[in-house]
Parts: sequence; C-alpha cells; structure tokens
Amino acid sequence: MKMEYKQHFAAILYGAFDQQLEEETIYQMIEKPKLMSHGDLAFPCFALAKLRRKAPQKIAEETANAIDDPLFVKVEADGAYLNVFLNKQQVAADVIKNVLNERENYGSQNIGNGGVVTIDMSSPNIAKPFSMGHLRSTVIGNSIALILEKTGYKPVKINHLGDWGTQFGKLIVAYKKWGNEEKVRKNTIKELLQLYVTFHEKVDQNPSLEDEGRQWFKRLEDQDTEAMELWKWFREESLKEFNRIYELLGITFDSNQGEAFYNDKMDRVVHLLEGNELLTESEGAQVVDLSDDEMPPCLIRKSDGATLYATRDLAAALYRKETYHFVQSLYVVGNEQSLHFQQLIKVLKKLGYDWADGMHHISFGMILKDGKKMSTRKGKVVLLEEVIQEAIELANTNIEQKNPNIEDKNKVAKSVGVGAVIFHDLKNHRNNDVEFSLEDMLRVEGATGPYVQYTHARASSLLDKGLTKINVNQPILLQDDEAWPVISEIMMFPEIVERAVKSYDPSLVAKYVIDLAQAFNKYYGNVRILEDEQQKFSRLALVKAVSVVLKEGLRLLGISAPKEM
RNA sequence: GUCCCAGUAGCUCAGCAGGAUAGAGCAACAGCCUUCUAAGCUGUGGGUCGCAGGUUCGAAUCCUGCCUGGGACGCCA
Repeated sequence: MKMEYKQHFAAILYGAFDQQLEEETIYQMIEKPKLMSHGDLAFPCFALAKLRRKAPQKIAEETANAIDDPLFVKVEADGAYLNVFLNKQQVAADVIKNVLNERENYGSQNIGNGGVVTIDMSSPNIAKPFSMGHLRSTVIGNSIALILEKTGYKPVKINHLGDWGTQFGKLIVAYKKWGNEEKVRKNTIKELLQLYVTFHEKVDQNPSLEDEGRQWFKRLEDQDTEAMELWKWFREESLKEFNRIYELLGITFDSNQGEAFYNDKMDRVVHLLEGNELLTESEGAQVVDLSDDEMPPCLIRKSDGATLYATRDLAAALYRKETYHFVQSLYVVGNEQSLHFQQLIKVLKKLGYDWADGMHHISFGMILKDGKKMSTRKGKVVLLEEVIQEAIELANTNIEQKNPNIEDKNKVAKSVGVGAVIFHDLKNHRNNDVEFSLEDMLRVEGATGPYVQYTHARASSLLDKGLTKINVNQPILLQDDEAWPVISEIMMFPEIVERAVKSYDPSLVAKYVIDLAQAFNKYYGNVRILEDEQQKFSRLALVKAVSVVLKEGLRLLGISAPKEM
C-alpha cells in the first residue's frame, strides 16, 4: 500500500526531473526525515547528481524553485536534500476522516486475494507442561494469523499437538516401573513430567531403558491395546490443562490434529519416496540423501522400521496441501529446528512439488535461563499458567488501587494481565533469544501492553466525556502543532500492516502501537482536549482516530482494549 | 570441524531495501496531580554501533576476515 502523499511527491519529481528516473525509483528513494525541521518528506539528490554530472546541491535548489503545489506548504533545498513540508491542516483532516470512515477496517488491504495460509503453531507436547517456548509459538502464530486475515488471506490455525513419538515409549516404561495411577490422575502433567525426569536420571545408569522405551513406542505404533490405552489417557488429561491456557489467552484453533493423526498416512510417504527412487539405506536406516544440496541426509525410517519426525511432517505437508490447498504454509517453530525445515522443503521439491516454495519456517528464539537453553529433561521449566495468573493478580491490584469503581473488574484485569504477557512476547523481533524474567513479563510501565491499553482507555474516557457525537461530515480543523506527530503516526499504520505481513513480524505492529501511544500521550499532556468549545470537535475527532487505531493494532497482536482500566 | 543466529547507552531492545545531528523503554537524578485516568507527562546525565579491512559522494546498515555468546549438525521432536 502506497502512501498517497509520497506517491504525489514522486509524481511531481518525476516531471521535474524530465523523467530521468523511474517514478517507482523516486518513490523508493523518498524518505521520511528524522528531524521535523527537515520537513515531512525528503529526496536526496546524490543519485541524480551522478546521472547529470551536476552538483547535488544545485539540483536540489533548482528543483525546489520549480515545484509549486497546493499540497506542499513549503519546498526547500537543504544541502543536497530536497525537503517538502505538507499542508498539515489539510493532511490532518484527510487522515482523520479516513480513519473515522473506515473504522476498524483502516489499514486493511487485499494482498492475499483470499489465499489460504496454514499455520502450524503452539504444538505443545502431551504429558509435558505448557512451557514458555510454546507460549511464543502460540502467541506469534496467532498474531500472524490476525495480520494475514487483515491483508486478505484466509489463515488456518493448526495446533499440531506433540502427541506421538518415542518419548511416549519412555513414558510408558517409566509409568509401568515407577508410576502410581492415583497420583497421575490427581495431578497429571506434574506427575508425568516427574516420571519423564526420573527416566532420564535412571537411563545414565541403565542404558537398556532406552531400548525398552523404543520397544514400547513400537508397540504403540502397532496399536497394542495396553500401550494405546495409556497413551489415550495421557493425551486427554493433558489437553484439559492446555485448554485452560488457551482460554486465558483467548486463542482458538481451526484444527487440533496432532502428530498421531498422521500415523496411517506415513506408508504413503515412504512409498512415494521409494517410487521416486529417493530412498537409500544408510547404517540400517532409510534416508533421503541431500548431499547434492550440502545438507545432511533426511531420516525417514529408523533401523527398527519406526518412522521419524521428518516422515510425519512430510505426511502432514501433503495432507495440508490436499485438504486446504494453501498458497502458503507456515511453521511457527523454534529456530533450533531450521535444518529440519530446510530438509523437509528440499525433499518435497525433490518429489516435484513446487508448492513447497510456499512453505516457510517462521522461526523464533529460545527462552533462556541464565543464558542457556531450558531443558525439560531436567525438569527446569516455568509454568505458563502460573505466570499468567500472577499477571492477572497484579492487574487486579492495580485496578483496586487506581480505579476501583469500573465495571467488569475481573474481565479488565484478565485483559490487562494477559495483555502484558502477550505484548512482552511480541514486542521484540521473534528471532531474538529472550532471557526469562518474570519481572519483565509483569511490567506495566513503559513500553508494555498495559501502557498501550491505558492510552486507549484514556482516549475512550475523553470520548465519553466529550459528549459530542462525531459527525464525519463536519469539517475538521486542527490548529495544534502538537497534533502533527500523532497524525503522522496514524498515517503510517497501513504501511506497518503491510510490512508486518510480508515479513511475518508482529513486533512491527507492537512497536508501532507503542509509538502511536507515546505520540498521543504527549499530545494529551500538552493540549486540553475538552476545554476549548471551538476546537473540541476537531480534537475529539483526532482522539477517536487514535483510539480506533490503537484498538485495531492491539487486536492484531491478540490483545483486547478495555474502555476503562 | 561445518552451517545458522546474535553482538548498538549500566540493563532490555529499535534503527540495518546505505543518507542529514544513532533513538526508545528500564534503571539513576530533578520536576509535574484542587483541572480530561500519574499504568501518564517534562527535563538531565549516559555511545570506540564487537574488532580490522573493503565497496561508496556517504556505512550501525552492504562485502570479507577475525573475536565473543548461543544454537543446529542419523536413528528425539
């Protein structure tokens, strides 16, 4: 989506430069000056200087004199830069009107043309606690889905549950050896985790446990009754716990088909690979050789005949393509698995499936503890549910202290607590590793979710008190200089959404919403919005526009915006 | 050993489709609530942009090498 003012400037320059540069090139070169004294849009003349063999300063000067347009209040040469100053009052009125007309659709655009995008996300492992790492996948995937939807795609959120694999063999062994039915029934995940940890402690002394685990997993794959029953039980109880968390986060899925769903779809993959003569034997296992692509081989079948992660993901990719006819298929999975996805895509390409080009690994950094990866095996995990509950508690305390008379206190506390946790996860680029810090997650001041929510609540309160019905057709005349940075931010929103969808990067939206809130809070601090009857309407129109964009921005992150807090 | 990611203020990070004087938040210090929600605002201090070369009129941004940290690298997912 192009900014219309930038486009306009580019068109004018195109003429002024005697069409020596493509209009599109000019558009790309136009920048937004950091300093207000440098105007609203700027064009550096260096490139043209080379082309014309003329001093850039001179070109800037000559062009400045040649331009005369009602949209520009001033055109100025400053060194080699051509700076233009927009007619702020007119632009402000246009921008606000635009937002008031489009409301929550402001910034929506059709990039996707209705194309389906599957998103493999969340995917917690059965019988293990829902960790901070799964939170990342859940929250990032959800936000990307919302951003995709806003830009004309049809997202399909798939919770690819980790409900299959050798670890269930290990777990069954551990349960049969040291487990206690009553204890597990009472406190499923905690007990199962403990069994898992015990298994790994004992395996050091008794390596044959590994083999036993593998055997039990094989029995599971062969539909052995005892194995299946234990597995089903573990699965159901675990799901109950996960659903409590999804409920808190306000996140739903379009599909809960986990790894086990693909059990009967694995043979087909193996046959397909055989039919294409891609399968070779190596050290007793069946692999796809990828040495031509300078990658290690992709393991398809273990020496005991059992399938692997890659086999399952191949089956899932085929199933998803055939079921959803996706144009893109995203995998929101930690960056330590990047090799796996490179191999996955490569194997599909070798099978002749060019649609695999639409598959993307949306990687994210790890949650570190003392600078190191957290390990489930040692039982060192932080329980997400407890963190969220604590955040909600804190929000509650704040409400009691600052604004105890509002309606729906519990609902608001939940929104703000969850908002803090989600925002904390999304505000930085997803590929950064993050050191786990409860203190940071619970923070509500500065660049946080609650800060943005608070700003929105302030705006809402003004609109309530202003009592003026906002009539879209009434002329808007903003005379405050302080309003301009706010307008300038509002103007950016569509471009931010576009960049966010193209780079699968919710943090752009999170940063944007902070910038807008900051700009608005400055305005709020400097201008009494409800005092001057003459200007009240125009100012409230700005406030309304801000509240619409803040709310929509937060929504794209999966965070709600209460009217009071 | 090979490959991937990161290194910017005391801390957490933006900026990296090259552009003007490198920005936020936190922490520290100093102010602002009888007036629209102080979860806020204003101000001060704080920088060899890991190091060394190269490309360019111009490099935190692009290229190469090195250093440091993290991760991945066949029967886990």
